[in-house]
Amino acid sequence: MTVPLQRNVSPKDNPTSTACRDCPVRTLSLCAALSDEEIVQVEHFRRRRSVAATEQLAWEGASGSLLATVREGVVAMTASTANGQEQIVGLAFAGDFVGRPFGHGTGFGIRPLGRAEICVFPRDTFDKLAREHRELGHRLLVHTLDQLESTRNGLRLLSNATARQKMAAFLLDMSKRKSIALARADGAYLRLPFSRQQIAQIVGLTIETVSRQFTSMRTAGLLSLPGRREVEIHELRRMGCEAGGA
Amino acid sequence: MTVPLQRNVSPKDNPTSTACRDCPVRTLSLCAALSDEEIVQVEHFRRRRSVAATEQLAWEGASGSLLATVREGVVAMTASTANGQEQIVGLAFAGDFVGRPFGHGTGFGIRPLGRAEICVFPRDTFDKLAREHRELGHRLLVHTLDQLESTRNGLRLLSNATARQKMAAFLLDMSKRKSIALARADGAYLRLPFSRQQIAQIVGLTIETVSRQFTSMRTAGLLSLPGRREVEIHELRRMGCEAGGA
DNA sequence: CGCTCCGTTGAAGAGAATCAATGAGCGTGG
DNA sequence: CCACGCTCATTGATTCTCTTCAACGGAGCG
Repeated sequence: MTVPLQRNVSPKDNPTSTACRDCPVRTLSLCAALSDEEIVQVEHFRRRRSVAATEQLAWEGASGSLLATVREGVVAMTASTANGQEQIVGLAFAGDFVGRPFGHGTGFGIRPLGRAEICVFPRDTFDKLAREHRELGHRLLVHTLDQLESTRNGLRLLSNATARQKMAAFLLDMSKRKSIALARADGAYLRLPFSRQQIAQIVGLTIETVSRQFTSMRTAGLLSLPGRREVEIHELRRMGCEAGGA
Repeated sequence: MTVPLQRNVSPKDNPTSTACRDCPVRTLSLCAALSDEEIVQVEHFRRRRSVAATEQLAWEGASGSLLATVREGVVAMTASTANGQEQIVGLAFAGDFVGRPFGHGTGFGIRPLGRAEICVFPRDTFDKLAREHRELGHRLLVHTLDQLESTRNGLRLLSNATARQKMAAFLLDMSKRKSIALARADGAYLRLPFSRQQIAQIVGLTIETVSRQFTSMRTAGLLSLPGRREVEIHELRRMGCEAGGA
C-alpha cells in the first residue's frame, strides 16, 4: 500500500509547517492580535522549541528568564517553599503566555510538565513590540489580568481549604479547561496531563494525601479512575458541593 | 494668635486641594503616565471618595466592580473561603490600582482595611483611556505584572508554610513596604494598619494562631510589641531565617 | 461603673504530614 | 516468554501542627 502524493495541501493539513499561520494556537495566543501580514514579520525572530519533560526552562531567582507562548503541553511556574519542596504557582496551557516582559525576570522557575512545544521571543524585540503594537499590548494586558484573577482564586483555595476541597476544586477547574485533552464535551471525563506528584505540587498537598483523596472519592462514588491519569467524574454537581465546603 | 494670610501657596502646601497635580500619589500611581496637561482632562471625570472602614466597595461575585486608585490607606480584595471565612487575596496600598478593567468585574470583594481615600474612574472612560493612551496602558500592564508576581509569592507562602513561617514572611514583607507608616528607615519598626483579625485573613490562619505566634516570637526575643498595632523587629536577619524554614 | 470590642491564653480535637511498606505498570534484557 | 529492576501509586500507623471551643483580661467609651 502506497501513500498517494498529495497536491494542494492546505496549511492546516501540514503538521510540519513552520509558518505562524499554521500554528495550532494562532487564534488563541497573543499572536491573534497580529494580522497575517504582521505575523510574517514575527516569524523572523520567534524561535520554536520542543522541550523535554526534564528540561528546566528557567531557574528560580534567575534574573533574565524566557518569554514564550505555549503551543502544546503544559508549562508550570514554580517556587521552592520553605521546607525545600516545590510549589507550582501557575500553569500555562496551549495558547498561554509565559514570562515577565519589561526588565526583570519572573523570579520563578519555569519548567514543562511533560513534553511541551513552545515559541520563544527574544526579550528586547518582544518588549518593543508589546509597547508599540497597541492591540498586542492590550491582549497581553487582558491575559495578565486573567492570570492574576485565577492566581487569586488559587490563593483562596490553598489558604484554608481542606484536602477534599482542594482536590474537588482542582478537578472542577481542570474539567472546565477545554485545552487539556478532554474526551467528552461535558467535562466529566478527564485525561490529566499531570502525575500525582505534580498534582500535589499544584494543590499544595503531599502525594500521599492526593492519593488518599482519590481513593476516598472513588469509594464515595464521586468518580472512578480508569487509568493512572484518567478521571471520570460521576456527578459534577456533587463534586461542586465538595469543593464548596459541603 | 492669628494665622497669617498666605500668598503664593505652592500646591504641595495645600492639603485640601482637589487638583490632581497635588495628589499624594501623583507620581506613584498610574497617573504618573499622564502629563500635567493630560491630567487636567482626567480631573473632569475622576471622582474622589473617602471611604469608611466599614464600607464595602464591591461584593464578591458582583459583575461590575469599581476601578480606582488608592490615595491613602489600604484596600483589600477578598474571597470567601469554603468554610465561610473571608480570605484576603490581595492588598492595595497608596498608589496601587484596584479593579478589573475591560469588561467583566473582578469577582472578588473589595473593601478598605480601615479608613481610606480612593479616586474612582468611570468604567467606560477608563477603559477607553487605557486602550488609547500608550504610556498609561503600559504602566497598567507593568503594575498588573507586579501584582501577579506578588500574588504568586503569596501562593507559595500560603500553601505549605507553617504558622511561624507565614507570620515571619508577612512581617518581613510589610517591613519592606515604605508606603505603610514606618517610623524607622531600616524597617525594623512597623506601625501595622491591620487588626489581628485582618492579619489572620491575610496569612490564612486563625486569629488565635496569629496571636500565639506574636507572643511566641516575643518570648523568643525576635520582636517586641510596644502597642496593639506596633511591632519592633529586633533582628531582621533572624526573622528572615524563620521565614525561610530555619 | 459597666459595657463592648479586641487580644491573649488554655485545653481538647481533627486533619494532614511524615515515616514506612506494599503493590501495579512498564521497559529492559536474558 | 518470563524475570528483573525501575518508577509511580496506594495504603497503613504515628506524630505534630493548627483549629476549635472556651474563658479571661485590658482598653476605650457612654
